[in-house]
Amino acid sequence: MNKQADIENQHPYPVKASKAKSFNADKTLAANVMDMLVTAIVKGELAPGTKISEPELARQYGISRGPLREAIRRLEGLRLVELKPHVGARVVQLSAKELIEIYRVREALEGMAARLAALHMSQEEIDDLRSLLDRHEESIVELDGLAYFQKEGDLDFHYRIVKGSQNEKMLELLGSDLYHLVRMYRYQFSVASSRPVRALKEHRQIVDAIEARDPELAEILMRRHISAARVNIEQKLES
Amino acid sequence: MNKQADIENQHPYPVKASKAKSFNADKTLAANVMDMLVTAIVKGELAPGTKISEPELARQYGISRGPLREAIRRLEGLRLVELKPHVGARVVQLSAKELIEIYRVREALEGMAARLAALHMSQEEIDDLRSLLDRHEESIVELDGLAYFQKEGDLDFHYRIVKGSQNEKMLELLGSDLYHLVRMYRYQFSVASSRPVRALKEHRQIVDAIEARDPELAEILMRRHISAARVNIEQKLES
DNA sequence: TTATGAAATATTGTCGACAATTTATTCGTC
DNA sequence: GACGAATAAATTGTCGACAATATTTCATAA
Repeated sequence: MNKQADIENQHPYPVKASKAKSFNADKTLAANVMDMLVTAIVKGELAPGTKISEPELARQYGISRGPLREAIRRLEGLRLVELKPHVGARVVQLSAKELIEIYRVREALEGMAARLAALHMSQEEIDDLRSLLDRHEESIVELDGLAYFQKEGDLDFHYRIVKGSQNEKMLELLGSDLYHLVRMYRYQFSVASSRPVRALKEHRQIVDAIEARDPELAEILMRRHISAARVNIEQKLES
Repeated sequence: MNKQADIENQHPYPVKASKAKSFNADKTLAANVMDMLVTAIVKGELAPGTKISEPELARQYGISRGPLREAIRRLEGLRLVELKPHVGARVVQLSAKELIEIYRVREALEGMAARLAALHMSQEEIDDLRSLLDRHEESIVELDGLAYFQKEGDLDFHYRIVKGSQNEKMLELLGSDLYHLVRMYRYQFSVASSRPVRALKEHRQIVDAIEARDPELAEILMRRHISAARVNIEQKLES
């Protein structure tokens, strides 16, 4: 259950109230610094490609290089930095190609997640999901279709499906490896889904399929949904 | 391209000539120790659930705790150890449930990989793949169907498909996160596929689909293949 | 001016020591 | 003898210093 808690803390949103620049006394120094670095990188405060200087960061955070180095090693595991021996760490730079690749992976994984969610999600979770989508709809109406909320709200929806699959491994892979990168990309390019109304409709269809306990359909719809998002991005990147 | 090399080194087999207990002078100490720990864990020399004692291991490898701790942090990223603050690291213990979960993930990811491989794999890679399967067949005949080779040979086949997808992210996820665990499980339970002849036939069908440039079929066949392996394991675990 | 190479500088890698926390042991009490 | 609290031991977390490697600077020569 400690594991459960860890995963919970790792997950990419709603990071309510935990974004303070201050240290959490419970956690270890390395863990604190790691959290700060994650948000700094995702939000672009540490720009992609930036060299991560150990002496500088250590001074900045007021800690020694030991814990900092451990934090950096963990960031490497999250694919947020790339490490070269005797040279140092750099913040990853998402190429268009890699971004597309991530969407292929998401299509496969989240398709399966939707399938499993149709089998395992509780009715309560489904109801919660519906009310989440209702809130999304309100946001869209308010903002007249611009749907800025999607930036994090969209991932919220997807995260719940993955959780509903009750497959911890999938949660680990998507939650800790991929979603950070997706969020990073979104901040970087300020992409708030350009098709919010359409996306919302697709979200509802997926929930319908899950509630109908139709795994086949749930998977197909989720794959089409993510595939459409990929195509959308591909088009944007070309122009 | 350094990245490419790293991935190459990380990949789970054929680890020819690199299993020596001796240090590689080029790499950093932490990297060397990390490699040794990976094989030690995968092969069961460090049994699942074992407490990883920093002082003991440091003495054993003749290094200080600094690099060792960094290596452990990276092992955490590979999900080979679990870390509790102020308590320490333990080698992960694969439950039956988690193993099944991994196969669900593989079904999704490798299905997609096969699809992409049908689009992107070169004819040369396909030919190599066929000769690999020929060698597998020989092994089966020699060993009269017992097919001990499958232990690592099977993963070799799957790895090549993933590589043929030309999707780096997929390679990262499968190669560094999942295959280590699969290998670990196989050593642990000494499972050499109990259906080698059948598996080989399925492998050939998949290659056929890839060569025919039929992504749909390639994906379906790969999914059925992995799904069958999962069911096979589920049955074994029940008894 | 540009190229080359050596010296100087800065950064990463490693180590041993100390502090903080957890785990094991001992002791006293019921 | 069993249980719980206090103490002792061991382990993890953090730090600062030094060694090894990479990068920059600068002088020299073409």
